[in-house]
This record gives sequence, structure tokens and C-alpha cells, in this order.
Amino acid sequence: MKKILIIEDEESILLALEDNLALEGYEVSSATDGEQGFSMAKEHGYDLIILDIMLPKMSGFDICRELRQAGMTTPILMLTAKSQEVDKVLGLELGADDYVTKPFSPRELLARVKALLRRAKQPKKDIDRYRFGDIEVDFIKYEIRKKGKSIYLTALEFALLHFLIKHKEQVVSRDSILDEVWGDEVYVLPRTVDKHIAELRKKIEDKPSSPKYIIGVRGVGYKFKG
Amino acid sequence: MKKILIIEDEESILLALEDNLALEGYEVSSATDGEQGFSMAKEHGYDLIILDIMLPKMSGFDICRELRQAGMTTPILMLTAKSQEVDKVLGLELGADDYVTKPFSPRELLARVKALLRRAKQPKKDIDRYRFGDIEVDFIKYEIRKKGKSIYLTALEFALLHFLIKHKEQVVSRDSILDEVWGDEVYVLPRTVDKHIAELRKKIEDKPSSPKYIIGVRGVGYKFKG
DNA sequence: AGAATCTTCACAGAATCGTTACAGAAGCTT
DNA sequence: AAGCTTCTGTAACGATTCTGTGAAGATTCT
Repeated sequence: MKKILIIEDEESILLALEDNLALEGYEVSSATDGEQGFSMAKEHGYDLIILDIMLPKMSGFDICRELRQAGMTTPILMLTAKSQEVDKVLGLELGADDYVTKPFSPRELLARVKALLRRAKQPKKDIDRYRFGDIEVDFIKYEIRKKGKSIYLTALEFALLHFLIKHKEQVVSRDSILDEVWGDEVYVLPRTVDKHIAELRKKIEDKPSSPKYIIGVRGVGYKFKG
Repeated sequence: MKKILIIEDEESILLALEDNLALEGYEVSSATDGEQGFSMAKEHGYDLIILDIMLPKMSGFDICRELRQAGMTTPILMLTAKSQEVDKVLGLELGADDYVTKPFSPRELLARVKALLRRAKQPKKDIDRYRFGDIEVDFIKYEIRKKGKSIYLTALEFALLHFLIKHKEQVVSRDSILDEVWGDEVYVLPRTVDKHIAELRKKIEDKPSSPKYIIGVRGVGYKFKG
């Protein structure tokens, strides 16, 4: 079931949205100010974010831009008050995927939500190069260097790192790691993941015992920050 | 995935461009002054360069002219401030492929980017001659010589070497090698590739047991460096 | 047929992986 | 805050997998 986050401070609109989307079978969460919304958007893996522009504490613009800069590709649907014609373009320039002007009909909104979700499903593009801290990775050349110095990773370690980066800022469980990195049919103990995480840390962290990039989240799994 | 380099010093524009292009699935790099941009443009193999005219340290004009003089054929899209009408022509005379005047809409820019990439795509010509280390290959004449001395390769070995060079610096799997060099419908064990890699190494490497050009990447495949 | 070329087999060494085991950290209970 | 339980980091080590490479059988070419 698709998860949708709504960031909107006007209660009447928020309620209407929640009802409509819930009726369509989406799992709806909501935030009523910018900061709360921003942190929710960062933490959890929503499939779509509906974002008002005028918000207390942090504007929809800023949320949008920051999320995009953090590499998040979740589709964002902007809500704009009618007068703010200018904002439309700006919103899209910032990385939003679509917008709806208030007041809007539920039908229109649902149509756009569906369209965005459909569009987003497909191209799930893989990262082929990535840079974080003093490290650069090239997943095509299978090269990785730290402070310019090349270091060696095994194929499994590359795959693991790739997975972590693909899900950066998200906490991923050992099981989901096993599923995607090892494959569905292999049976391997979840603890094995820990072992390879440790190897990775040895190689890329400055201080493997207090890691900066690959963070363990007790009881849940791991999270890549970078 | 297409790689695009943006050379632009105005942060707001740069951010908007980066976001938009990234969303479209391009791999975006950027430089914020002329010199940095120029050296990046020279170094890496971008598919498209977006170039502002007014830049610190080195103008877009100069960058464009120098790149063209160096024989680079990468499409260049110029960004010009509206007043600079004259610049348009000049820009194109200098070897730019298209221009957009500020302010521009994201849609327009994306359309032009796509158009340029499509136009440039054309006949991705195969390599017909190549030189690396002390070796020269001519894939048309089927000749190869090392330190000037001609050596003999079988047709399969030529095809394999050609494939490797075509994908130089990238790690290619045995399966992808089989697909392209042997063809889709042939059934041959992946290990067979190893055998022919070994033969190639015997013929072109100085020290086949610790190869310099054809590098094995354990668990993944092979990579040609040269 | 004879020669050249290709494919598979087989084996040995090397690299990598999975599991176990244990100690210390984190969380919970009382 | 002490005591108990659960979870995590990591070293060690045997098991497994991967690669390079001769040898030999199969196929194609002339």
C-alpha cells in the first residue's frame, strides 16, 4: 500500500485530503508545520509527498529544495494558493514534480497523485557514481577512493555499499539487505550482514568503532548517512 | 545515463538546473567558475555542457572556444542574460550548439537539452583504431603490433579485445561479453571467456600473470585499462 | 585430412564468505 | 543503580567459490 505524507497547516484542507486519500486506499500521514513535515519526510520512506507552500516554521519551497539536495527522489506534489502564479514555475524549478492550485477538486488531486505514483514507480534509477565525505565511488568501474587513495572492496562489499547508498538516510533491516544484496533464494544468517558491515567500516570509515557513515540502529538495522 | 556538466556561478540558477536535470535522470556535475569548469570539461566525458557566459575567472566564450579548438565535439548549450543579444550569434559562432536566454523556464531548457542529446547521439562510431601502452591496434585491417612488432590474434580475440576497449575502464561481466562478442543465441559457458582472456593476455601483456591492461575483477568480470 | 581455433574439463592456489563465539554496549526491570 | 537480557562489533577459522591455466576433445576451415 502506498504511503503518502501531507504537509499542510490548514485543517480543513488537511482533513479533506486525508479522507479522500484514505478512501482510495492510501496510507496517509500528516504534518502541520514545515519543520515537523521536513523531518518526517526525511525519516520515513513515503511514496509521495503533498506539500503546501505556505507553512509555519519552514516553507514548502525550502522543504522541497532540501529534500532534493539530500538526494531524495520521492515525488512531490505542491499545493499553491491561486494568486501565487509565479510560484508554479519556481516550485518545479526547485524539484517538485507537479502542482495543484487551491482551491482544487478532489478528483483533480487524486488524478495527479495517481499519475505521479505511476510515473515514479518505473525508472528507479541506480546510482552509478557517488561521493560522500572524502570518498568517491564509481560502481561501474568498481573503483572507490578515499582522500584520493584507491581502496579495495570485494564485489559483495560494493553491492552492499551500493544498496546502502541507494537507501541513504533510511534505516534498512538486515533482512531487506539480505533480500536485495544476497538475493531471495540464498539462505544466509542475518548476522552475516553485520560482518560485512564491519568490513566496510574498516575500509571506509575514519574511525570504524564510531562510524560516521554507516550507522547501526539498534533493534532495526543500519542507516547510511552521506 | 547521460552526464551533464553545468558551469554557472549564480547559485539559485545552478540549484534549479541541477535539480531539474537530476530529476530527469541525468547525472549532473557542476562548476561555479570558469577555470574549474574548463578543466572539468576537458577531463571527463560529458555528454552535454551547459555554460553560462558571465563567469568568474574565465568567460563562457573562452571556454567554448578553447574546447572546440581542442577538438571537443560535446554539445554546448549557452545561457545568456537577456540583454546580451549580440552574444547569441557570437556564442554560436564560437561553436556552441544552442542557447537559452535568462530567465528561462525549466520546460524550455529541458526540451533543448533533450534535443541536443538526441542530435548528438547519432552514430556512436565504433573504435577502429586504438593505441595503448606500446600497442597499436587497427580493427579494420585486423592488425595489431606491440613495440612495432606485429603479433597475431584470431578473429575471436580481435572481437574480444575490441569489446574490451569499447568498454574500457568499465567492468564487464562474462555474460555481457558473451552476449556481445559471441552473440545472443550461442550457448557457451562463461568460463570460456576466461580462456580467451588468458590467450589475449599471453599475447599483449608484458607479464600475463600480473596483467596491466586486462584486469580481472573477482566476482564481477573484467576491466580494460588503457 | 591436417591445421587452426574453439570449447570444455580439471585442478590448484587464492580470495572471499558464512558461521561461531565471545565480550562489551544498550535496553529493561525492579 | 544493580542485575538480567538482548543486541552488536569483531576476530578467528574452516568451507566455499572464483580464477588462471594447461590438457584434451570438438569443431571449423582450407
